[in-house]
Amino acid sequence: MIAGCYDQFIMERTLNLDCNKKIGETVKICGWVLTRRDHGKILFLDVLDRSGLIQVVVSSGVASVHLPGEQRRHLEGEIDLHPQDVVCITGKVNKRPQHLVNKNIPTGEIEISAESIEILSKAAELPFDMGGKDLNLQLPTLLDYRSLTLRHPKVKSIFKVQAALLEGFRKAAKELGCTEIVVPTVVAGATEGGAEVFKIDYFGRSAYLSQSPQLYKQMLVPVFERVFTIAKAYRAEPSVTTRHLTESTQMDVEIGFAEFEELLDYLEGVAVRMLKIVEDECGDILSEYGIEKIAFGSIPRLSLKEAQELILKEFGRDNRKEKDLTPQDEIDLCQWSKEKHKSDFVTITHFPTSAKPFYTMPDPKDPEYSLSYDLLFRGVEVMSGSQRINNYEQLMTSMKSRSMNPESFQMYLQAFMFGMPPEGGFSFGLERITMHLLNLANIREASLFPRDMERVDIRLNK
RNA sequence: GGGGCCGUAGUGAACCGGUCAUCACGUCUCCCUGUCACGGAGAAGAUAGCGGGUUCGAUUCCCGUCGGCCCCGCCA
Repeated sequence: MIAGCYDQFIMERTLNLDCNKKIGETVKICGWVLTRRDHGKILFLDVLDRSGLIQVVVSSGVASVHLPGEQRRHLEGEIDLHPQDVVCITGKVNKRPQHLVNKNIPTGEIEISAESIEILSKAAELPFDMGGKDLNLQLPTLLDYRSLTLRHPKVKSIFKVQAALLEGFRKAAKELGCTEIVVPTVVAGATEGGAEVFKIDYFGRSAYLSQSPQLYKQMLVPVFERVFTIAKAYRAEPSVTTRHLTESTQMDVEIGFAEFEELLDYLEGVAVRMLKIVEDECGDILSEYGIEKIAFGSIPRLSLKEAQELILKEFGRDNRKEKDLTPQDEIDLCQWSKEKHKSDFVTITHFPTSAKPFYTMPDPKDPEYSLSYDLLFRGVEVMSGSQRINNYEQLMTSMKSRSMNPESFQMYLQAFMFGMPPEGGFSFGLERITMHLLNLANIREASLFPRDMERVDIRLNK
């Protein structure tokens, strides 16, 4: 063993943020070079690891640098370190003099005086500048270099928020007593809703990619009573928009022995719980993105008819003949809710039965309309759901009225044949909530590796 | 499916019917012991997406094509 390397091999790694607690001690940190500021005889490096960044001071003639297996050599002015190089740096944690404190970073009161720098991996020249606060790239460039752009702190933080959404959803669903389930994405039945589906070759026969975990979560209600799942959904809609992906992530809940009003309580409860967790865990990210605190006032509930009357009365647009809200209606309703109820949410109920999938329960008082609901958040629908038809005959009738073939849904129908309690559920679009929570311009920014008509990681040839 | 807009160094943008196509960041060389999006001096890097047309002359105007972005519809 080379004597000089000994310390470095046995020394445990310290996370950048934890250096705050190790002032005066010699530590080893590991991470990526984010930026370098070269002052000739003194060089500053911002080194980033999973806990954040820290400033490293490299003084000429003091620090040594080496590649793995290479002899250490002392620096004489020049230093071959570049952004995204992976380094392990041993050095002393020093408190910065008062006038040199950087209040903008959590490690701004300290810095590391490098003694030894080991370069674990050299990075190629970057195609763009990664050192800025924002990564000012056009969307195609952002996605063409996805494995690199995701490393940028501001881009990465989108997915920290997304992780918090997932965690918040899991927590909220578990608190309701839901069991987590994993459901298939290869399915036999062609379609359940209006969306186009992907047809796949399945050993010479046809199968499809699931457009929703809907049918499976329903089948599992008689098993667990309450279930939730985080599932991929595939839609082959030939549309290219700011808010559609061909592969998306849905967060779904389905609850037995629950009827309409109670379901509304559950869905609003889950949404609020989930977003409160995100605010708690990612408050700093939300403020960096310039996002206002979420207004958690009491959530107004309006039927579609009531909402449309309100739009006419408050905003002067007569959309009473429409089967759904327009995008502008959703924006206006949320603005109204925020002003009148101090809530960023609005629940809209009773959409026309004809506009909803076959499993949606028509309102017994007025079967033209259904026991369905959408949750609007800051001007956009982020969740939808309904009470379901739980009677076998009624379900068969509903399918036939939509020219669906019950033969294709045998397994699903079994669940109803053998005893299904009153039930319902709801579903959130993960990428869509992420996008709107952070006010991103395009949903592709809210997916690690977005799939759309023109891209599956790389651009597809036409 | 309908409509609008855009293609200029590695990246992001600007200008212009007429001499070397401009700027910022990045890259390279040099200077700098206190920067934190460091600073300073210099250099390299673009046949202006492609094809055609109008014109004495096109990166600029027009048409086509390919690529991209956005809005509406569909949809979650």
